[in-house]
Amino acid sequence: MSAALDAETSLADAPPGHKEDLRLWLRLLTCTTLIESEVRRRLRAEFDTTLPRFDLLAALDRSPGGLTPGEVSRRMMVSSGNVTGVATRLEAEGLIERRAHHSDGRAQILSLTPRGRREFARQSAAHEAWIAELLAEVTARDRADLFRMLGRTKHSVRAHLTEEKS
Amino acid sequence: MSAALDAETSLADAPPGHKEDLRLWLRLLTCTTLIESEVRRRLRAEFDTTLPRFDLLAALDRSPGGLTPGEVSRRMMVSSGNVTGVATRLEAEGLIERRAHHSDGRAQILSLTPRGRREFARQSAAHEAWIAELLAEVTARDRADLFRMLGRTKHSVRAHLTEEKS
DNA sequence: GGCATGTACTTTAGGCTTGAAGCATCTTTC
DNA sequence: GAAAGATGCTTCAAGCCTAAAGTACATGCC
Repeated sequence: MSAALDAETSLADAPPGHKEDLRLWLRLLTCTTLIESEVRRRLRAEFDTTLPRFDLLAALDRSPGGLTPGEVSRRMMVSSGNVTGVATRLEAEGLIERRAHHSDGRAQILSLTPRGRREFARQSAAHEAWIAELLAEVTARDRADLFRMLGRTKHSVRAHLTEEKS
Repeated sequence: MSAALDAETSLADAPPGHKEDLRLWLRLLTCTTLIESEVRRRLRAEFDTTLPRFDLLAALDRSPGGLTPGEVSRRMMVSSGNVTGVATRLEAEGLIERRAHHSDGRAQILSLTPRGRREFARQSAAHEAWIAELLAEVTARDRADLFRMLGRTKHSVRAHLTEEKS
């Protein structure tokens, strides 16, 4: 029976073998998509805004002195061309402002306007409550475990990313 | 000290209080974004395709008889208008075909062409290996635990989604 | 049958996203 | 100090995505 089991195991698992990883990834993706879609829906319904706008405001709110578009791009993990567009719209809405960098002629500094800061405070409080609500059925123990294991997952993924340059 | 601690606790935790949930959500989002971006990058570099195209092919591959656009839309958790566009491009590339539904004049059936099936088989094998590689540093124990806890997370989120209709 | 209602899909307008190309500016090197 | 390379940002073309409006067909009710 051991031999038979081994044969079956290698047949079922050795060539593909990674089905479990795939299922884990799909479940991770489902969780994220569900939460993200719900947050987008509520941002639109309650504040008539979008997640990228909210994320950009959040990045600036955490940096009182403002940030360059390049720094925002790295923190949000999006392309720099993308930041240009979102920032342009937020500037037109009066929520952020652009000013020249004091020493680097190529760079700018993006920062919240007073109105932007007020508006983000409202959105941010609601956002935090939404997340807590969506995760309410997860026990404190599970939340702590998840946080730890996702940290390890993050490190594993980063260790295997395609290298751009040495 | 108990009173002082209580005061401090209620001050620091009661009004906001959900910082931990927020951190968990951000970490979940980071993990997903890292993996998803890497998969997009590799799909582009190795197969000159995109994640939405790959996902649509995957949905059809799992349903030998084909699927209606509406069913694809529900499985992929995207709008139906979105499916129209992706399907149109895949049809132009000769990877899928549209045919009329046998009994419902409004509906169609999308299905893989032989070429689409071959092409997806190649992409799918690579994709599965990529995911296994990215998660390689996560222990089997952690993977199993994550899978279980993310299942509970998914249920919590679904229970709190905004209702559309009764 | 015929009308009201619902469902399946497409179209549209607007926004997000990327990779690549283009400019301006900074830094390094000789 | 001038050329060569690197960096910061914007622009561009193409594709993805959504909500909402539009079209065509199906279904239920009288």
